[in-house]
Amino acid sequence: MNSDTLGNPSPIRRIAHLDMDAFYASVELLRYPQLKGLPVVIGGGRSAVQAALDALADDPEVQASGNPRAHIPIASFSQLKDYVGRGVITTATYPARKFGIGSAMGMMKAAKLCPQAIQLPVDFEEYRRFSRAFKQVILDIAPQMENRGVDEVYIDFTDVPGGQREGGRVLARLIQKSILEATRLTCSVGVAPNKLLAKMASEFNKPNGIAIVYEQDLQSLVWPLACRKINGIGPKADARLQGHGIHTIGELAAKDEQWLIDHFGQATGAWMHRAAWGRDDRPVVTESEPVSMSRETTFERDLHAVRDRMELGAIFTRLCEQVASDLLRKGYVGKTIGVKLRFDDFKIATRDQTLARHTADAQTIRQAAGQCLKRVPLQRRLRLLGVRVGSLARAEDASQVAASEAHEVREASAYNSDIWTGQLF
DNA sequence: TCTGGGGTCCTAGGACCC
DNA sequence: TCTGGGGTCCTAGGACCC
Repeated sequence: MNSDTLGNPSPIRRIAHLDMDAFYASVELLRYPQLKGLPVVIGGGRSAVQAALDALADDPEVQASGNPRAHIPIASFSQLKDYVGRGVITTATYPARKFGIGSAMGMMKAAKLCPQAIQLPVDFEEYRRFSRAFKQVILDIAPQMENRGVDEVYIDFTDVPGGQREGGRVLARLIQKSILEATRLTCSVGVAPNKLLAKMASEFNKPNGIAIVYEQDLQSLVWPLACRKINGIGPKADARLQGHGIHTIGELAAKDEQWLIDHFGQATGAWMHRAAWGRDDRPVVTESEPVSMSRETTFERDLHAVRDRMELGAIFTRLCEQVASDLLRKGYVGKTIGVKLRFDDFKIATRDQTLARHTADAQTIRQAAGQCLKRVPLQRRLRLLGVRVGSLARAEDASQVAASEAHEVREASAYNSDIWTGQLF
């Protein structure tokens, strides 16, 4: 082991991956403790919950309790069998999973499996509040944190006090305890020499678990796992690997690097080989800038480009306004405007167009997105429509010049007619 | 009544420039 | 005339992740 001039051992790289346990469901159960132990699914928008909450608005005792939601009678919640429309399950509680319900499952299919399951609408605002809370707890203890979405982070333990003790277990326990105290939520932590192994390790002892992995644990703990457990190997790559008789990470590691490159390409092949051998030197990235912002929506029924053009036009305008307001609120402008369509056969088409200048203006975005739409063949009915703005820059960097120029662009194109509504801008 | 929404990154071809 | 590269930007699609 290396040491500094005082003879202290230099720290070994220790990276943690922290994953909140059944995050959305756990947050909902804090608000609705009466649902504990019942099959509950979260997904879709509509639900009787708001009406039930409103019905309690006049009850002073309930309002004084601090959490009126806890007083909603179980019979007042929506059940899956009452759900109408499209949408998928975002999360299912453990009792619901026993019926075979899982995330990404269609609501209608889930309703057949467990019609009596209670259905709650997704409340991203609330999940984001809890997300900010648990991340702040971590930052106060270990400042080198990388965001990986609403319920996951990587943390660099290497130079944090306690981060080396028992391979990181001491610090992991402290963080778990602090998060539980601040949010009443549990999480699972994996600590390993790098992000790749830490991510796998955090799954080992779920829920509320800690797993410590060292380099020398590769053969015993990692090689028996399915290739799919490698973050970055999805269903397609896994199927191809299986086609070659490779099922476990150990079998992948046994393959010659050149063989993998020959079959999966230079970059992917070499990466697969490194991953199977537990090698990963990606740093923990504490700050990053967004690349794109988008809004998309799946219609309640498939829409016809001509017959439903008024409806489509209204939705299209709303999406552009939403993206524009997202950009404005977060302080970004974008240069590449694009549309995304999903047809009734689930095929996806995208078109984009790069403007001369950055913009966050709804009408400029709609104008450019409308041009993109004109390049898509619209024979089939549409299931989904999306609007995307990419090549982002911070609004202050692009300065006010962009705003005034965007206005000129809008003026210049003021009399172009729109593909669906013929509206003038 | 199968199959959401918001992202990132990679690849590959063509245009265009040097 | 024939044959050459590299580099960057743009566009479309696709895999993957949470």
